[in-house]
Amino acid sequence: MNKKVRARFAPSPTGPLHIGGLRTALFNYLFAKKNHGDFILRIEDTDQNRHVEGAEQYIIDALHWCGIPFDEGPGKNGGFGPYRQSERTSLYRQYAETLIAKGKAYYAFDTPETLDFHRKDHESKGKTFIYNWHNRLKLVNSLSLSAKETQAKLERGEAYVIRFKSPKDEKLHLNDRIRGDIVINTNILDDKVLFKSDGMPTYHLANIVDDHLMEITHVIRGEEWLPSLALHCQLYDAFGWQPPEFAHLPLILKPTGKGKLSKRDGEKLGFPVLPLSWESSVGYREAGYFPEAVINFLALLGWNPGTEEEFFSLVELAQIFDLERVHKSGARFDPNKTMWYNHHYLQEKSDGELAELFLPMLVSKGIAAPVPSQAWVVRVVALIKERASFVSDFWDLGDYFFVAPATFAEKAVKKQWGEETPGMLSQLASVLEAIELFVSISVETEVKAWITDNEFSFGKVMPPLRLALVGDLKGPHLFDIMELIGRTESVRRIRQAISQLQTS
RNA sequence: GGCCCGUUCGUCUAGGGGUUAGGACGCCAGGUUUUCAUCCUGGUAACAGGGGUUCGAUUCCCCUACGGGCUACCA
Repeated sequence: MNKKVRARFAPSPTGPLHIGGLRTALFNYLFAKKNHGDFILRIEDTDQNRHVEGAEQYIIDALHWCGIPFDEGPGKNGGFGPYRQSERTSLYRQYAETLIAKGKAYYAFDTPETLDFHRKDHESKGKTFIYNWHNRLKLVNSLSLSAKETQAKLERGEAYVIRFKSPKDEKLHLNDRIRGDIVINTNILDDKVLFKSDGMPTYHLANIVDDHLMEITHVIRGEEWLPSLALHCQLYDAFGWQPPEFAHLPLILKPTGKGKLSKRDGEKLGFPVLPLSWESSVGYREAGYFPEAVINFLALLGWNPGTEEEFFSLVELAQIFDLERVHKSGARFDPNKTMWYNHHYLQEKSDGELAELFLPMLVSKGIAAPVPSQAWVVRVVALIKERASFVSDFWDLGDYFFVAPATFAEKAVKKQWGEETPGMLSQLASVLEAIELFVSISVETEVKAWITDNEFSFGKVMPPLRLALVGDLKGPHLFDIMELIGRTESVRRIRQAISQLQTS
């Protein structure tokens, strides 16, 4: 009796997937896995005009990057393929005709121009043009025409669409797993086009037919589809098929301002909205986000487990995901929190892994192949990673490990570089040269002893020293830095700073 | 405009007829670090408004306001 759960993500390849779509995919995946079911990817490319080259591959790459594998989809047949609607076109016409035979649909011959005229005309009068029971007999279709006339038009090859015959005076009770019961009066519904004059089905027909044929048990999609639910349910009914369960996800809204998140927001506000880069838009991957962070953030946007836990891996999510805990209202997207998640996941990476990611950046900065060695870079990473949210922060956080400071932070110099500084530092340089083992702890011991012995104050020595070595009052434990850059370089930088910052 | 869906700190959210309305991000302060950041501690801050129902409503119902979606031979 219990059918295997089959959930699907059915994007249209009209461009890159953005994080709203990605979350829909994620929720479908999580729901399927939670229920030991299958996750299917179906490409809904029935609109040839809007087809964008590379979009399908983008969707697949994005899912792959996020670690959301599909059990069935293009290139992975599970017995329900093909998974591209453009490869299933021969299927749909017969279903549309079945509906006509059942009296649930009809041929319509109105030209787009006529319909457009009606719409504009109504609009100018402050009304809305709806093609349905109240006016369908005044329009050109197989309901207003005689059977003979209809037949003649079809035989003449006149362009036609097939429309669903929406009933009059019915109250539809729809059910949504997230929203509960929704009651709709069919009188305001229009006779949606199911089959287009170009020989392709519309989304509505193809979607229902494919979901049925692919034995989809749960349709989890964005809230923008809620208004179509009435049509879809009627379609299942008209075919005599058992409908799947529906769940409409709340939308992801712009961080500020009105409306749902769009691709443009990212460029305007300076954060990614795409998983991967697409043309001029930077993706999360390229911006240095880890997929774990993106998944974690997305999962908690519109859903939560009801605990105070915030960190979840994909595997954990797939164990606890629950449709009943999905929110009803839209959620504003917060780039800040994504960054915080990335900081967290970055800390969880090993120093070696991070160093590996940092290497290309060093090369681009003109730092010749691992100086002095990759192991050394790993040690640098260990010192700076805790203050980074992205691998790309590493350079700004630790450039002084690789190149001596060329300039010194002006404000800091003003405050910390006194008249007595050059003398002290030059003495310190000699102390450093005399230290036997130049490692952090012994340098620290020696330097501190020297300060105490000479009755200098730490506040007069340490800040200028940091300034000399780093170029600014920032960075990790100073003696750790000295150990890493080494005795020679430390001394060199001190002398360089003295000559450069000569107080006149 | 019409139809549908929604409304707890600035944001993501927990909660739910009687709670000091909890957590997280952000922000602010203190501590640690003789630096900066991290980190730790603390603080700031919310039940949209009005009517009911009720001994009691943020929680249930209605209305209003506001927000969102849809209103194509696009998905």
